[in-house]
Amino acid sequence: MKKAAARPPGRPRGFDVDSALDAATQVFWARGYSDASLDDLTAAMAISRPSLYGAFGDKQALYLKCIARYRGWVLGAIGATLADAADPPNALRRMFAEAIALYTAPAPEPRGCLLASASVSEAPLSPESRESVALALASVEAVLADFFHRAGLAPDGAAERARLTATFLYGISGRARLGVNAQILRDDVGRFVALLDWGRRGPAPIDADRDNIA
Amino acid sequence: MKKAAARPPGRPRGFDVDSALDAATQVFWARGYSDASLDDLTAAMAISRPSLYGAFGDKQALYLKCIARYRGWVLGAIGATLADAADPPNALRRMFAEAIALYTAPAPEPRGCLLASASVSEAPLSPESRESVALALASVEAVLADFFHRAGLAPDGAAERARLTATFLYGISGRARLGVNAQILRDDVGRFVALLDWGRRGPAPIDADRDNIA
DNA sequence: CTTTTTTCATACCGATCGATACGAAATCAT
DNA sequence: ATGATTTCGTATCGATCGGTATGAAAAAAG
Repeated sequence: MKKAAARPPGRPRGFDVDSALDAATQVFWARGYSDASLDDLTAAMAISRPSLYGAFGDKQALYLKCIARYRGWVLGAIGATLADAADPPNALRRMFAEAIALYTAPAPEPRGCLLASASVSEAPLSPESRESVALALASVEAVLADFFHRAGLAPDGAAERARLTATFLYGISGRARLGVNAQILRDDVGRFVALLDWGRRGPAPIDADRDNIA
Repeated sequence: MKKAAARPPGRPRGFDVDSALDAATQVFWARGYSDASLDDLTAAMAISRPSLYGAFGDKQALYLKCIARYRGWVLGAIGATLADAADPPNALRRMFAEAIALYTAPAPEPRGCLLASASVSEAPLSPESRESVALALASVEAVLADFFHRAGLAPDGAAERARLTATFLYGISGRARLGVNAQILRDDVGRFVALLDWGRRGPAPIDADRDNIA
């Protein structure tokens, strides 16, 4: 039906847009925004500078496209793994295991999470970048909250566990980028999942002296 | 005894080294390594380029000095707060509260943890940078393990809680840099501390289906 | 064919990067 | 005083940065 829309006039593009975006994502992921030069990007994407600008706009626009693409990919992967509601704790562990495998894959350096890196290197960028990353984080939390809710927790308790889990995942990502062994990360995940109390339908109990914080 | 060693020959330095390092740390903290230009640094440090190079070496050496200085400062602060063993959960919460206050202080943007930022922006740097940051993370975990051990946990359990807590702190830092409200972060800390079981002297219990991960 | 439209390759732009050469200024030693 | 030594201000270096002008190449339309 809506196939390739025949072919538009003019010289056809000599590269695949999605593949080029994937290659650019790898560069940004490994080197961060500022350290990814246009030479690095065009070399990895195997296109010329004018092609890059014609297809994606400037460097920041390309970066935002990579972020959005990565966000969608991650959300899909997390959602798919957490869809199995038969054994919630095990589903959560599998989600973490997949994330750890992604974060520690040698490429050639451990990378952590692209969104975590983006949250640091967006310093010189526009507020759009921060909003894009914050949106991704909020989306992950939403997927997790839905998961915990389906696992039997009340909305409040589910939202709390979602934030805790997202925070922990963020920490796992950072330690992965620092080179922490994947097995250690998996062990930590096991302890974390074990510590979450899945039975309660409300918020977890709070110590009496909690108000001493402030 | 070992006072200021009289005064060395030559023109005396016109600025305070520690103050300059503090100013440089602020710049690196806010902008990351690559985005902190020498103009930014010299402007914040109120010194000229040759003075910077004469006193600290090149940009990377200055960065490593800032990292080491920050690491020592953080370790001291964490150690001091966790020294109070009267009420371990409360001491841990105070430590987190201080960290959150540091991470979310407007300056003018929320900054998170310098070490977390460093773990991302050390891409173009030498392995020295990664080792310095990894050392800092290990030191934090060591301080936390000692704290949990003093709180009554067995060495294994203490080390596990230390890794979990360090990971969670890392995650808090990242969310802080993304602009998450400090009160939400404090609430999450409250839940996290409540979830840790302080009574047990051994490792936390693990679900039976743990081996399904691999 | 010619015309039109889009992509692509080369070469280049001004700006900014990290780093330094040079000499004046400031202090100690004599 | 003079010389030695170190710091500091200015001015600048070559390299690299992100971004672009120009024209050839490749397709559809006439």
